[in-house]
Amino acid sequence: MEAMQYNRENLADKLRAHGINPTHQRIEIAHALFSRCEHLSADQIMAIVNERHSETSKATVYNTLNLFLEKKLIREVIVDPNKIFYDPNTSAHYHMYDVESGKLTDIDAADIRVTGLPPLPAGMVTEGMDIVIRVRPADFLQQ
Amino acid sequence: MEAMQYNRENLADKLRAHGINPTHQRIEIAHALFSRCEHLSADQIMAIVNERHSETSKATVYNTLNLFLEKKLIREVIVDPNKIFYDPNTSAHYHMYDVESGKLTDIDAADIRVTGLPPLPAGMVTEGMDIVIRVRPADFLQQ
DNA sequence: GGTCAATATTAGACGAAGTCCAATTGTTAA
DNA sequence: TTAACAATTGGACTTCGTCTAATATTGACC
Repeated sequence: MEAMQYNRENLADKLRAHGINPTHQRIEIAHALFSRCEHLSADQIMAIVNERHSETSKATVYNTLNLFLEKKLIREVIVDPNKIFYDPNTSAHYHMYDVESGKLTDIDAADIRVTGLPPLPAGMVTEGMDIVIRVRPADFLQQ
Repeated sequence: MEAMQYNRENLADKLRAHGINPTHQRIEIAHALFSRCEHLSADQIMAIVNERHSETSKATVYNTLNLFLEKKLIREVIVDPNKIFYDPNTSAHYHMYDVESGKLTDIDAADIRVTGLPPLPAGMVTEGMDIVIRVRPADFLQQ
């Protein structure tokens, strides 16, 4: 994602542009995601937002993230059985997942071509294609 | 996967071939997965195994599935935030996921080419690449 | 067979992630 | 100010999965 500077004002505009009423908590949650351009889980986001002093509840964090998803402001990334990651980057891209550390990094989709995919079943439409490359440190003997 | 017939005897052999001591419960769990060639979740497997009369506990189902995973008898498929699917097909293949119904189907990897992938970071090795095509019924107006 | 050690299984307590609900608070507009 | 709606909240609850400590089963050796 481009090195865009996000502050509370342009985030409020961004929320409005997606049909989301920019409340204090929503702006803080958006700020947590967009200011650092990382993949965060719900509890990480809550920890960031409440770091200085309590600003939001667990229910609001989940409500808000689901609202953001629905309005396509963010995406969810499902690679870890334990938690969902929320991804502020909605441009076409895939992921590399370090199964050891849990670290998730983006792979730009621009250069990637996938050929030989079967046709979609009749009456179905694509929601999207996810590619995840699972990697681990090469240390030690492979088991 | 080939139309292979699995019975309790050759499943016991298959377990042994993967270094797994074939106990009664393990054979039943393997049978649930391999006889129908589907993607099942832990609770579905438990329901199948205990259908006629109680044969195994929740703890054993989870222990056994994790053992099977570790011994690479099966794979896990992470597409649904709520549950893990276990996949008896360990040959190279990808998945199509109907987000509406939760149905998961295999896509043979033989025909598929992916080009333009970035090099792996130094000191990392690939565990594998997952591709998931998310689809939904085309009904109604898209929202 | 019997005995011992190692391996499996189990019930149920526990934990983490996420949802739900009913009560409260905040906002808007007349 | 008040009515109506929207947003937030604490806390109970659900679901999926793990852990633990006790019991049962197995296998190897005599």
